[in-house]
Amino acid sequence: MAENKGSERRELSPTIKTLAAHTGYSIATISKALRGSPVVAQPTRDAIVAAARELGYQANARGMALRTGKTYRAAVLMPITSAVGYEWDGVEYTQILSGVSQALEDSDYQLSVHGFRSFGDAFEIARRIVDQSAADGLIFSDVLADDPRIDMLVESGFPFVSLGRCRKPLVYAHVDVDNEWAAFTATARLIAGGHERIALINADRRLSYALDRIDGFSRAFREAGLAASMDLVADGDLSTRFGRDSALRLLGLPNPPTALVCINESTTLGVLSALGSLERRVGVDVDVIAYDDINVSAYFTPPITTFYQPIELLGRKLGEFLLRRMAGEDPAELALVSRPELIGRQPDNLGGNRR
Amino acid sequence: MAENKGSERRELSPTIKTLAAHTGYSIATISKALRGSPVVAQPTRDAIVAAARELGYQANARGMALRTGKTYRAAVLMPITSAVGYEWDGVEYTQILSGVSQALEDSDYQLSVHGFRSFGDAFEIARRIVDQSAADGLIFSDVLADDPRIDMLVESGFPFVSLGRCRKPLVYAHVDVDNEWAAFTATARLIAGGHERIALINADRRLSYALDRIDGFSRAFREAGLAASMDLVADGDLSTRFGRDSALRLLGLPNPPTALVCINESTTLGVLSALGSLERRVGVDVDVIAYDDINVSAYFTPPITTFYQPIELLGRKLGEFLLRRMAGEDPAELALVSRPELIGRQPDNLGGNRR
DNA sequence: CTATCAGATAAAAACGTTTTTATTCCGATT
DNA sequence: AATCGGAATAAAAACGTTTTTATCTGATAG
Repeated sequence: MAENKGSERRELSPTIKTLAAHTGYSIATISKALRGSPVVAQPTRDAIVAAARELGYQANARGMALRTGKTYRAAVLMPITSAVGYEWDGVEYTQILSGVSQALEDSDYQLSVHGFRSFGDAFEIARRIVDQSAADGLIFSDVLADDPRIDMLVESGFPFVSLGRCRKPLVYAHVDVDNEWAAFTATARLIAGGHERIALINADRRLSYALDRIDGFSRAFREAGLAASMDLVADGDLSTRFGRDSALRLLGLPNPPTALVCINESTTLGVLSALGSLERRVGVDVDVIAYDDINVSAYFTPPITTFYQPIELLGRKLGEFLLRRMAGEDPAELALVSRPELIGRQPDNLGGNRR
Repeated sequence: MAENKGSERRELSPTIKTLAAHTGYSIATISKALRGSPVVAQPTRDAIVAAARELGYQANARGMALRTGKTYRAAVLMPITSAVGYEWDGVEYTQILSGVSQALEDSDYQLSVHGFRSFGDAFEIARRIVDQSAADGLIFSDVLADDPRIDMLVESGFPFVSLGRCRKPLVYAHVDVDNEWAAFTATARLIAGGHERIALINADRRLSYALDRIDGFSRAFREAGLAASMDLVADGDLSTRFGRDSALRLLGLPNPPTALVCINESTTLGVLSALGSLERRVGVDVDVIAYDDINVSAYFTPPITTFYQPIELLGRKLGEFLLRRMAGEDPAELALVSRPELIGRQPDNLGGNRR
């Protein structure tokens, strides 16, 4: 009977008490030794560490969490859409999560994912995480020009890193792509190729990066001394359907574009689909430059010129910055704005047989 | 000074003790009242619930976790690849996570994501989750024909749901697609269209569903009284590059395929890219049938025939099943094998101008 | 009129840590 | 020889719950 109980005991994972009984030290000493406190003598520490290893001791996360108030979680806000036909939507999140996951790999933090359906939803979830301290840090993207999450988080001092920047002059950790520059460069390349009617398939104008891209788009025209074709800026969701519908509409205009700049690969695929239906050929009848979110543009037929965004790397940076921020580092030190690499796969100019 | 302390107090979120002081009941009664224990008198319960609402009381998850041993987390194992050029890899995980997230929305469970790099890695992570009870339940995909995770989890009684089935006759909760049937149907359709040399762009043969597809592929030939073109089965990862390389190789054979069945949209895009390079046209020179993982096949040029897998719905089922399993439901009751819907976008037969 | 019982609530213990405070021991200083 | 100081460790408290056990109050049965 007693033996039975003893062997049952054995099954349960060892706690700090087991270790105390086993080594003869008190639980306080055990805890300090394992946490690396300098007050415990070296031989003692060695003995305790050895015993911990021998018994396969693993600190109970729940006990630690209760005592320290930490959760050892990093939360990521992920957009979800259940609408049929929008399956590509948010596809790049696999990459982001993968990057963040890698960054957290060697830390004590686990990744928790919270789906949101709307901007308002995202704010509520962020607030709940802060209020209930459901996580020790937060990562999110889809930053609005005036994003209430950033105000709230900065004010509360809660550690976070955003993928994207809002338009307020606040100090916070962030990772971003230089969207203004990229849109400028893409547009300028097309203008240099002889295009004057250029369409921009853009995201929702509430999003900070959508505005950045409009800025770059306009600047390219301005610096070339041309009037920007603002009537050819379409904004909507990032779906393939939106890309297709926009291209069909724009190319049907009386004064249609001769080139298109696309927000991401999902919309690009839609645009290419539209061009196929209209029997127009990329590189011959019309030029397309796109952002590369999952790096498949090289396989489009024909391959098209893109800005390569190393999104998984950005994800890794997000994770790394969050770890450092949670460790108390100054957010002013934690900023990265990367310039995507232009990969020219087409000449993107008006060839001899056009116009 | 005392006033200051009082106002500080106010900031802290109320605990069960605050509620006790506020209502005059003991913490035990508070806890029971809020958990719905029948021993507490109705008026008492009402008063306590009212006070909880008034003070905005939210049970502290860490306290609950420590006491109950539960974590209120559902873990998902997600494959990650950091190799450049494999960015589409695992793209459907956005859909799965989105579905699971939706299923957990109204529960007390949070979603935690664990990236793995290899099958061995996935097993180790699963084991750690069980050993340290880092979660209350587990979801994973990429099931192997002989998957050690399933053996381990079944033996330990840990709640889990797999996306896919292994080939052992074990009882466990799962969601799957009828891959044998789908491969059979695709192949039979092509055979009916006059094809005899059919390629199968397949996944790693250790994966259970890769075997299922080979089974269905072979059966279609067998039932048509033909010899299966087993020499045209390619297996590899699910990348676009693999699709492209395989198609180039197969179509360069002395006795090349006249049709291809593709494992997913990523490989399909690669196959289409290869066909473009070779100047062969889908529906004219060669036919392609594919699995639809993110529903963009309709936008390929030309659109191709696919099996539509409602993957987000499967994700939702995974979440729902896990909740029920964690609530103690019999795993034998928790099984779903869905037949994907064939969406014919091409005739998929040998037209007059071929052969 | 007392013992019993049930119903309601309170008290206490427990979950596994970390952190603050207390104790012990020993060598050095007065 | 008594005291001090510091190093090492132990003890105790605390984090916020849930659950087991105890107490109290009336009512009912003997």
